[in-house]
Amino acid sequence: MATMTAAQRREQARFAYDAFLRECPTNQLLARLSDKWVSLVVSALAGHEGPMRYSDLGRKIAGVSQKMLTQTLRTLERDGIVARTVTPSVPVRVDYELTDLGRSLSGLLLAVKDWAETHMDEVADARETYDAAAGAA
Amino acid sequence: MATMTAAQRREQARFAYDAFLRECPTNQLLARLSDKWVSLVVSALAGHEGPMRYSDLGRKIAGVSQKMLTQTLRTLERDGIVARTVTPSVPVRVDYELTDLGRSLSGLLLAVKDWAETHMDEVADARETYDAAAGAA
DNA sequence: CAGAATCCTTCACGATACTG
DNA sequence: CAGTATCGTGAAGGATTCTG
Repeated sequence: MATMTAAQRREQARFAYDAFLRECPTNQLLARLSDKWVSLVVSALAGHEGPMRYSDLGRKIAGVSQKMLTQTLRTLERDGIVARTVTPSVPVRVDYELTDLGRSLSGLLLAVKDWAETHMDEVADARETYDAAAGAA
Repeated sequence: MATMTAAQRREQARFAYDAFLRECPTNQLLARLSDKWVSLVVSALAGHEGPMRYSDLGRKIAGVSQKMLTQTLRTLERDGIVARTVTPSVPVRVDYELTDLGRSLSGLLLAVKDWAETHMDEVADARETYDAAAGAA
């Protein structure tokens, strides 16, 4: 529309930009990876030789509900990070393993997990200091 | 109690174990780090020379509400990951920067963010393939 | 400028029950 | 065994208003 004012055009551009940021695929993907269960599932698969069965994952992660486990596995499968293999025996057997793409990611997530374990004490100390200072006020 | 059945004992053990896992400090810390806003705030601070003001962060992250920004900064400060400096001028000026502990973490989170940007296309392809297969059923 | 406080909605998640 | 379907709730998070 040639009848659009400069202000209108600017407004539209700003709106489109905001929408773009909110729906920015990269941000969405980052949000996906920034998920407690994603970290744990990928870590579990990475720290295990060969594929793992659904129930193995449930046991290893312990604390996950089957709903969240299934949901997480589905999105990871859809994103090409884990591979799902069904063996139509009786009873059914389903195995999960990391894809190449998943393995390229697992190292990074494991590093974060290791950091959490390594620096737990320092964080705990920082919290004590912080809380003490707040309480003294 | 010797009168406890095997099922009861198993139930009790499971309950205690779950409680332990839920309150496991390391898992809690991992859950903290596995937060969308934490990734973005730490990345923003890491990708910038020197400290950043509150409003700078709000602008750079774009999409964060001030509530979440404040909340995230507070917990990161409490955990000793960012340092908060107040300059009592008029108007007030508040600067945030990573601590040494924060810098030891930022590299890992940036790596995850970079991974998301680098492999966005592959993930998008995987999704298309997955959805196409599902639709064909 | 840098928050604190409040309200209100949405939805993520857990518990439960059922199926091939 | 490996899920799917449904329901209820608690909490996360956005919008808004007020303050030092």
